[in-house]
Order: sequence, then structure tokens, then C-alpha cells
Amino acid sequence: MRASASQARLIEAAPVFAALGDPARLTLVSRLCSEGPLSIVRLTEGARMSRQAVTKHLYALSDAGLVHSERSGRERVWQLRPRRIEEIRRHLDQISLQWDAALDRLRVLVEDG
Amino acid sequence: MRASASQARLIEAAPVFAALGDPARLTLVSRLCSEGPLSIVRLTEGARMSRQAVTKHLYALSDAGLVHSERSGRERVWQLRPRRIEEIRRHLDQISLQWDAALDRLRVLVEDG
DNA sequence: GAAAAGAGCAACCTATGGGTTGCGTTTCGC
DNA sequence: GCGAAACGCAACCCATAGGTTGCTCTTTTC
Repeated sequence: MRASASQARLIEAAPVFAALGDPARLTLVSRLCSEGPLSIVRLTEGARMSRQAVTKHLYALSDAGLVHSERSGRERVWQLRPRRIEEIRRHLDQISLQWDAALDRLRVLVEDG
Repeated sequence: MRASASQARLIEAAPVFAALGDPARLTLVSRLCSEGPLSIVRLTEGARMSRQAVTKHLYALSDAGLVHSERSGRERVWQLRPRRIEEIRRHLDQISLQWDAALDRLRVLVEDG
């Protein structure tokens, strides 16, 4: 494939990386990973910030397609989006392959880390 | 391993994700991937911004350990940091494994995407 | 040795990200 | 039906990320 094509695909990943580029959001993702679907108040417990801040982070993750929410009674329950996350994984794998290829090429050029 | 341990490791990755969370920086990484070590003017060619802006992005990537530079005569040449990038790959793989485990668990709970 | 190429430094500007607070609205529990 | 719980909405605040411009300094080049 041409470099520009793989580059375009790489750049599409920017919003996802950006969404994951915040400790608070990574914490939320981690909790949804280990604890399953949770409401906002649940997610706010243990987080060192207000419910509104948590909500904003959740919508940021949602915009990147990483999580998904649904109203349930007076609660809104958030959970990971498996399919989307698998897509991203494949994306990362693809990037990794390109990196590997690039690194191999670079190792031929120079031999330091 | 305990959830808090894997969570701590995940959160350490935040600065790296943040560094990659910008289209301009992903473009720079991509170019260093496909074209090898490049000077600042080279990297500025084709980029829709000033040399200073490119420089700032390069130092952002450098702070995350993704690239590395060296003065060569009147030029400063930037390149990827293979070892560091491999570390990050292993990191991503680890995160992927955790995600897979979590997704398996979630699939047991609910059957939608 | 003078001009030009390549960078570094610093000041500055603006939009936005991350956070808060206050208040209104819906839903649950008794 | 009434209070409390869970949330949505909106305004606001502040730091900083991302970008520019202008000037200086060093290194090539001819």
C-alpha cells in the first residue's frame, strides 16, 4: 500500500488516542472494564471530581465511540462498546505492523535505541 | 493480578495516548516511519503550519518518548525511538488482553454491540 | 567573508479542555 | 403525593495547548 493511504488511516485514529489521553478517562474505561456497566453516580464514587466532570468525560469517550450509554429509569448506565473497541484494536495492530516495518528499516540504517 | 494494578499501568499510558491524539503529530510520526530521520525543515515541508509549530509538536512527541533528536551541523534531525515504541506496543498488547478479558465477561452479561 | 540556510528563543494570541457551581427535571420509594 | 435520588442544562472560570510572528545565532556555501 502507499504511504499516504496508511497515513490517512493512522490519522483517523487521532480522536481515539485523544480520548484515551487523559488519566481520568482511562480510569473510567478501566472501571467499566473490570466492573461492567455502571451509572454516573457509581462512576463518580471514587473519582476525585464532580458528577458533571465525570459526565463530560463520558461523553468525550462516547464521541470517540469507546463507550455507550442508555437511560434506565432515573439512571443513565454506561458501558464499553465491544465491537467498536475491537475495531480500534485491529486499527492498533495495523499501526503496529507499519511501525514494525518502519523499525526494521530504521535498524538497517542506524543501530541505536 | 488485581484490577488496581492493571489500572495503574493503564493510566501510565495516558501521556503517550495524549501525544498521539493530534492529527499533526500523527502525521509527523507517520512521516518519520516511512521516510526515516528528517530535519525540521523537511518535516515542515508539506505540513500546513510554521516551522515553530512543527518544532513544538516534535518536542511534545519527544516528551512522550516517541521520538528523539540530534543536532547535526546546522540541522536538527528527528527520528523514531525504536525501543521506546516497542515498549509502548507491548503496553498496548497488555491493554488489549485486559480488554479482551473484559469484553468476554461483558458478552456473557449482554449480547449487543 | 558575506549571504543564505537552518534553528533556537521569547512574546504573544486565541480557542478549547477540564473543572466547578447552581438550578431545573424526571423517577423512585415510602 | 412528597421528599430524595439521579440526572440534564447552562453559565462560568482558568490553565494551557496550538499556533503565529519577530529576532538572534550558528553553520554552510560560494
